[in-house]
Amino acid sequence: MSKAIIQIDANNFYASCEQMIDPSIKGKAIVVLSNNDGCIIARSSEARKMGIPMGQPYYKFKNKLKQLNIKVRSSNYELYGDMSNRLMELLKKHCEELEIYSIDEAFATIKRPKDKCLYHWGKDLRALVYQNIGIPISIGIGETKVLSKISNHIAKKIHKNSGIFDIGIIENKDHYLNQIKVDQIWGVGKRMSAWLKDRGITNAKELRDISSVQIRAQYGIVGIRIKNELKGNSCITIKEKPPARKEICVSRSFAYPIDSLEELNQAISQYVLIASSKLRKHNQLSSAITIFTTTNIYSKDFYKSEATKKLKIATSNSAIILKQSLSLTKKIFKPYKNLIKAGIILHKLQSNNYKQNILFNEGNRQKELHLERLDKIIDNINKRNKKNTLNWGSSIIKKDWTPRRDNLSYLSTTTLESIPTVFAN
DNA sequence: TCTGGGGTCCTAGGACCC
DNA sequence: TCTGGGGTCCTAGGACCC
Repeated sequence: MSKAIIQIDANNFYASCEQMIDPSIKGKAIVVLSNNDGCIIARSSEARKMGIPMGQPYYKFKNKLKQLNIKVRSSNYELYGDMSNRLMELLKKHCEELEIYSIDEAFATIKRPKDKCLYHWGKDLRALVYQNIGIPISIGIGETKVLSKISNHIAKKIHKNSGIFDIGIIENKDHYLNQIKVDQIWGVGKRMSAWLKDRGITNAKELRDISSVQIRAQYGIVGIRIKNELKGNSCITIKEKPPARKEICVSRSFAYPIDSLEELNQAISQYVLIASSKLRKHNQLSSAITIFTTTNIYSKDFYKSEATKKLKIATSNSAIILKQSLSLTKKIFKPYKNLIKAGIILHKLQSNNYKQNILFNEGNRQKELHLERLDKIIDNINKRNKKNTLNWGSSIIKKDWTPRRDNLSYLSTTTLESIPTVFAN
């Protein structure tokens, strides 16, 4: 019996979450903004129908949104993260394998029944998710990941929100693949689609039938994989267990440009603490730190700078990472530059289970144990209470460069106070 | 004035070794 | 004048994803 690959995603996930938690905007046109209220990153279907585009800077559409009475929300990742966990837990119960691919997307597998029809299974799953989580999902089914993505696209765009499509039971797929433009295929980006178009290849059927020699010469194994997946030969496997992180990056844009080392130090300190606590949460250690900062990428005298430090001994300790990071910050800082963004990347991550306990004399070992205990205490307090209850001195924020979140709803599924009140008449 | 943030994979080329 | 060849490891950067 053959195995079908399923791709499930939540429709307009961030917008749907906001509508779920605030009944007053249910069924209304809303948009959600990126960090720092920079770009429009999600729209409810109502807002999309009104012609609001995706990924555009907010300031360009501020007036239009007001005129059309479209509600605006700053992003609330705590809410989306919690909703995502609930969704994935539910999906796990109803699929065989499940790969959590992103905050709002999963791949899964399921055996095809004797009559080959998965429509009723999918329909029931959609209803169950809507009933339990309160957000709509779409389901695409096919023989491979790329085909299941295409199925999902057909469910949404070609079959006008039917919610489910199964390309796996269609023998001759040409009719559908002909309608999929190359830049809509998973794995084909700007560069590759331009290259393909130059060679007269404009849709998924033509890419499936491209000469292997030609695609391999230009795109190697990556190109061949996409071609094979379109043919129905699975090359990209389902990964149930998330592979260990290879790097952790924490970066933010500032509300206003900064130009002093003091402010940059504050920002970096804050990001260091977030990054190192993530590291500890995943039980990992890092042995290389990169600190970077940039001015506005759209300005004439764009300036960016970064510096990396390799550590002799991998660590997850906030104090050690902070000390190294601040000395790197000093290196990359240049006066009279209007910095609008900075960040830290921790790389060369390794599991804490194989920590190297050498090179310490007894005094250092004692000191290290103290630092580890301190991290644990801070992590626990911040976990139990609100984030940033406890922090380090250098990260205390005096000035107002912290990212804008002017339109935050302050509603959440994780604090009791913000559970919506429902009045029954 | 105002343009997000966090990832992975692959490849080419340099450094180094025998 | 003539200056090997093959292997591994690492890194930076490109391309792509949500």
